[in-house]
Amino acid sequence: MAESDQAKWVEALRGAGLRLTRQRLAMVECFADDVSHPTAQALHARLCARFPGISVATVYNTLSALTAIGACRKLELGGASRFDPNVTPHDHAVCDDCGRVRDVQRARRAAATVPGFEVHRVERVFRGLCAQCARAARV
Amino acid sequence: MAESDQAKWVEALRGAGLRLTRQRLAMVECFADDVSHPTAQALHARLCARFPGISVATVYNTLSALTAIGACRKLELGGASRFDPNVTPHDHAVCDDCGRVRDVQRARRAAATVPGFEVHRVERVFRGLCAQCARAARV
DNA sequence: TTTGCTGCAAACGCTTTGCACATTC
DNA sequence: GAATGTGCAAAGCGTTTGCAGCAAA
Repeated sequence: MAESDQAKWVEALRGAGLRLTRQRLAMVECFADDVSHPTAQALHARLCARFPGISVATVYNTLSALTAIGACRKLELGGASRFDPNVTPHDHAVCDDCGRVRDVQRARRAAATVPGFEVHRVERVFRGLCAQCARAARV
Repeated sequence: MAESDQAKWVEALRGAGLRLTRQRLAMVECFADDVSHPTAQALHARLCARFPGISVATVYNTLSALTAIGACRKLELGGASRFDPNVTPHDHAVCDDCGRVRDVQRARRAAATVPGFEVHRVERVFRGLCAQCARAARV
């Protein structure tokens, strides 16, 4: 899974006419199989371990390139933007307490329509407490 | 409708032990019946006409007080936060082109559950093109 | 060789903060 | 009179930009 995802990304980059720089390859390695929905800053911090000196601008630049070609999604959930390498249709659960974001499989359902609006995407966010924080809150 | 909404807000403020300053009353007048989902900055700009010299900090302070007591909602849709005085359950449609946010009535449906997560609220965002921008795009 | 990408640092926009002063209760 | 709220300006944070140099194709 991990390898194929990374290969898919390399293909996507090449297919979009984007250069396979060492920084981008490092990002693919660090991010392609990430399920933590990191912020750009968090990803940059993590990358610095693997690629000392990589610039924040490069991280932002590559993330928006990946988003533009549909290889990842940008999530706006409040605070800093988060990025999700999983582009299959799914929803998100955000813990009010610890802030962690979890993927939630989307139930099969007829495509939503809104009168007078051309719907391209539907995003759904569940807010509340993750199991761990809910348990802690009951103590 | 307009008057009763404003009266409701004044009650909410008083009930929460918050002072009814002139700035806050001006905000109630300007915002209680607003359907444009303004940003704090936009609201501040509008308020300046009615209440010259009102400070941005006051606008932010009051908006977060109102949000805290449940009199309005803060929407995180990308870019600056928007505020919605309509706190009845409903969804939002955001135009990718002009950025306008529209309320969308929520279809009746069984309460959503997520395994291993205590859901408190569900937010849904429809992204695409509003009728006006869709028409412009077809030309 | 030709682009496009990178790193740096400065600038940006939105939001929060600290503090002296004013105002509401 | 005792809090609480206000305005101001500065600082905070995430993000973008401009540009000279570098590296991928």
